Amino acid sequence: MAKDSEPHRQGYHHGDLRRALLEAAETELAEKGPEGFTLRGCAKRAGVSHAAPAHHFGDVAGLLSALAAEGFERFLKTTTARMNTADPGDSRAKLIAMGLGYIDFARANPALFSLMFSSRKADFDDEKLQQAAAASFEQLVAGVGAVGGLDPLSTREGRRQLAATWAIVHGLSHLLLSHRMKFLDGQSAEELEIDLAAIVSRVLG
Amino acid sequence: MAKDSEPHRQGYHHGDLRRALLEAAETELAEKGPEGFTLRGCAKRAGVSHAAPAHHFGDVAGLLSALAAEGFERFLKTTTARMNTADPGDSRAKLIAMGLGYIDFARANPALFSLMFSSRKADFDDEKLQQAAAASFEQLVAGVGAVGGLDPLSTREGRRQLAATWAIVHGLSHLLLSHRMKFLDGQSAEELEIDLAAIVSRVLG
DNA sequence: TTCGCAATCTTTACGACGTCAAGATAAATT
DNA sequence: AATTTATCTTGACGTCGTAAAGATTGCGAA
Repeated sequence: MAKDSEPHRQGYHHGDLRRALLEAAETELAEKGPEGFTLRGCAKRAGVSHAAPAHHFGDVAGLLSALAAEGFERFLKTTTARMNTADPGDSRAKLIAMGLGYIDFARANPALFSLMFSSRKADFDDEKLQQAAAASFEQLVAGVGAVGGLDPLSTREGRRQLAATWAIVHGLSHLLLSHRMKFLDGQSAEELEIDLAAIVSRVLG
Repeated sequence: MAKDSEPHRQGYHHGDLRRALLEAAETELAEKGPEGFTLRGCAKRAGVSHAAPAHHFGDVAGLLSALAAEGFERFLKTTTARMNTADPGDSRAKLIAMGLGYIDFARANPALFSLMFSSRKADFDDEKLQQAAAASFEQLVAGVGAVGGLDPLSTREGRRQLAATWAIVHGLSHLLLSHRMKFLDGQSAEELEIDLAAIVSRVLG
């Protein structure tokens, strides 16, 4: 029997169980929701015993913290990519694009977004998670600063502008995710995007 | 031994276990958080066996749905009371007051607010819960309508204004609750209130 | 008043969960 | 080749939500 080309699933040792568990955790989270998430379910998805995850993540909080950190990394990529579709010289358009990327990520990864922002199942003192979250925050600060012309954190008015920008985008994300804004659902994705752009740009006037 | 004046705790039957369980659930939620919440813990707080809650609420979702419904009723009272502190003729000031009441409720009842908006542990198809939540939503619609001069749900621009108002208030609430807006913390409650008023009023311009 | 029924609460039991400890297996190192 | 180390499994424990069955009480009908 020829040896498997990829190192996965070739006996007692897995090969890259850590990666497999992170992927299993994400689908488990997406299918069962943040409430129904189960460590044993992740292990079963990865084809491994229920106690195996402990060796890589310690406990369930460790696994979810690592997943949340990865979520923030992807989150930053999403917003960055969206910003790059805007006119590089128009800092206001770039900030709006960032906000739309924020909302898009939430809608595309509802369970992951919920883990990142609406859950205490991850340990936000975890170094990697804190670092990944801080990077996204810094992008927001930079984006608002580029529009306002100075560091928003240095003045009270700047902090208000920062809070307003973040709140409108995050509020839309969270209310859309929890299906509370039914009056915005029902329309096509394109029409919704137009509404969201109009709403977000309102705060940056 | 004289008979107890109040009907509570007088033997095998409790008297008003339903009420006692709701109160126990709220403190359990506040102390343990939405994640650490336990039905058995509620029963113990109410001084009753772990299976007793089932007869009044069916399962844990039933108890939390009832608690969430009660939360929305108190939420409506909070925003209404806050609106009544504003000039009755100034519909814009009343809407801003409502938003500040929204945020105040969230900060005063973090666990309850989380149950109401950021959790799937309650059953939002529950009739009483849905009705209580709808009442608060209608207040928001009426408040935005009073400013705009027509039913916000009837026009696309109205829906945008409604979404923007809700999103800024809810976004601030949620981000403050999850301790993500550290740059707004650290100041006194009065100074924070001033900032929040400035931020919220920005969207209603 | 007394009997019988229904509501309320307890007890017991079951499966699933997270976690820990001990053992088995494979890989790495010396 | 031997031994150490990392990885994974097995088994066990306590806690959870829930269901079933039994105990206790309240209440309306006779």
